[in-house]
Amino acid sequence: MGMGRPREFDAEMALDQAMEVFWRHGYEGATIAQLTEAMGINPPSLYACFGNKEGLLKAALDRYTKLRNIWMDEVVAAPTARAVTERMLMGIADKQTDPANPPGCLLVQGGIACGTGSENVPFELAARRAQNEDQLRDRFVRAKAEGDLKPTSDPAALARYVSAVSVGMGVMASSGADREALRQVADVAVQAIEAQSAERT
Amino acid sequence: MGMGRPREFDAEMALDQAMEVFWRHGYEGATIAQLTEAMGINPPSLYACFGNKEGLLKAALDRYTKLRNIWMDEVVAAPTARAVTERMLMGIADKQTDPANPPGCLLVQGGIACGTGSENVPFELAARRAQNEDQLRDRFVRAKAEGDLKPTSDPAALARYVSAVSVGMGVMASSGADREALRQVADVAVQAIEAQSAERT
DNA sequence: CCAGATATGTAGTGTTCACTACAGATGTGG
DNA sequence: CCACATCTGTAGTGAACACTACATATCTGG
Repeated sequence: MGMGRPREFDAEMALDQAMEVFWRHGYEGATIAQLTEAMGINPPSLYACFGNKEGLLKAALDRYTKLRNIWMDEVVAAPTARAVTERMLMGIADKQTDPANPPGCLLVQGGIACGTGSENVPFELAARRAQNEDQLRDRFVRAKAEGDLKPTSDPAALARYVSAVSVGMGVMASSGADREALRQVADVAVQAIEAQSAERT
Repeated sequence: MGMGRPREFDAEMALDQAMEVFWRHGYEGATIAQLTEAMGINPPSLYACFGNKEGLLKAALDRYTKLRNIWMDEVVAAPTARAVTERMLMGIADKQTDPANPPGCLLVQGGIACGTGSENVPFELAARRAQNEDQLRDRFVRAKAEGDLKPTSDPAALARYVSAVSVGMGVMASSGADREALRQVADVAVQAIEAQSAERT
């Protein structure tokens, strides 16, 4: 028995294009027609490869978070909680205003509120944002153990805080804030972590 | 000439219901059928009164911001930049987890990214968020003039920061964060403003 | 009580949506 | 070169969408 006709498009390149459409228009705002045109394929190819629209979104999210996780590993490699926060938020200011991508963050732009039948989408995005928050929390737990953060500080709360600032910056970027404006936000935000850092001796 | 048959429903009560639908499902996720059912009216009444779906959203946003501005006036009446920030963020933690409303903030849940034909909606929301930010900035300008904030601090950047944290908290609330979690975020966030406050003498 | 004006309820309108049937194309294993 | 499996393009499918035509109902001014 044969193995069938081979796929004529590259799934990852197609996903990159789909990602951009979801990023710019959100899950509900993106239409199959827009997606297939951006991906350079026809609807049957899309459905054969990704199942349905939500399957395509999940595949795009997987690709997005995969790239993002590589970057997050570099972020948490910074030596202190303060340096981690600064590297993360400054990086986000740059990434979210990178003209190579739509402004903001796919994990927010993708869909914060959805209509009946797509209730699952906001959960899917939230779950992936939570992954970053968990990674950050683990890093802050370590910082506390190392005496980098004060003994009274709450790593989970700090991680939630940094995550909230990231999301807020993303929304601002999507509504036109420029890089400098986001860097200023990051700069202020870092000071809260600074306040939770132990005094240098 | 007569004045015509009077409207049989209360426009403000209907708007409150529409507001909740937009809040929960977003602009694109909300259907006319859901809206009319929640408002207790039929489509022709909706269109006669509000023009179209976007007109209804704008009316709902007007009502939302009107109520919110009353509260913001109380917020900026706090005596210091730190107190203003604390009052605002703690209030937001409470409001965004108030079971009387959908979680989060209408100005975010309403629609951060939209499809072709609704590109105007995200701008509309952003403009209204910017109003709050401006009010906060003006308050911080005053705080700086009063010597409450350091002479080196940037009121616009601080206002943008507090606004970003608010938005981030809203997204978290909409994805299930509880009141205590948001209060912890607010508590950390306030420390950045604290760091920009002049020393007490 | 009549004429003009506006609101309401029923029952649609055309359009767009996510998704797919089907036929032809292109590969592999025997 | 043939049986089989998978992909691709064309051309749709039914459903859901925002929105509305129209007849009827209810008001005011004269």
